[in-house]
Amino acid sequence: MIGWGMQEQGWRKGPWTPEEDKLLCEYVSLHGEGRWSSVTRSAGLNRSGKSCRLRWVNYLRPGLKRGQLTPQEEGIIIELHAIWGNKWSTIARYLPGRTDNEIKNYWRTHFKKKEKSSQKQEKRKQQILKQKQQQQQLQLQLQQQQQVQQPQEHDIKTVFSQAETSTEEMSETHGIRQQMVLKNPNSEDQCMPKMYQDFASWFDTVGDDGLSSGLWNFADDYTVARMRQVCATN
DNA sequence: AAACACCCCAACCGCAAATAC
DNA sequence: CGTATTTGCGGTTGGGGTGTT
Repeated sequence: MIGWGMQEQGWRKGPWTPEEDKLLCEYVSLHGEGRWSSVTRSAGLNRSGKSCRLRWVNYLRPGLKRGQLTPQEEGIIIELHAIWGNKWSTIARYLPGRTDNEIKNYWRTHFKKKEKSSQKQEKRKQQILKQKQQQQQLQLQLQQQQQVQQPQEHDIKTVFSQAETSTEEMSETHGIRQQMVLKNPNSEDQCMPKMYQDFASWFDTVGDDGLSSGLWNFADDYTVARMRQVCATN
């Protein structure tokens, strides 16, 4: 058995020392993120690229929040998990300063238990599931509508374009938009309703209870207004 | 005060996707 | 186009801290 701090295949493992952190920070400030495999050679760290990346992303990266998650953040996690499941990195994009690892750990220790004991939680999940099913029905109707109302579809696409901000936090929105735009025009028919479905279902659930108010901080007012409109029409 | 149980979280692993060659 | 390498993700582990008996 190889213990902490011992080397396996030449790499050091285990907890990071302040010296190692300093070397990694210096390296990233000089060369930027990425090219983790060359960190070892360039920074003089006896760590695997994987280990360096993880340390940077989860601990050293600037802007990381420390300490307990706020009730708002907790709410966002609950709602987004209901939509995406264990897509921790996706959920993390909506919680600036929080890492996927942090959210994953938090979920495990807090909600997994609660899930078992709390019927309330279970009820809510069932409710979300029910809403999703309803949305699926609506999706079918929407598809029919879209075939008649092509301009609306393009309007939504424009909204997402306008919603795109310079902040990294909007990357998921950007991702959705990209997903939509990258699809060829003919396939958007299939793509758009899925987006509607997820977003509308999520909005129905969280839009009014205030828990997810933090989420809206990432979108500009115009986008929020349009999204409310979109969801209302569904 | 000691033993035990539980919680929290940093860091690891394996796998898959993305990218480079 | 196929292979090798790198990167990113989700699941899991294990050690330290804290609470309970």
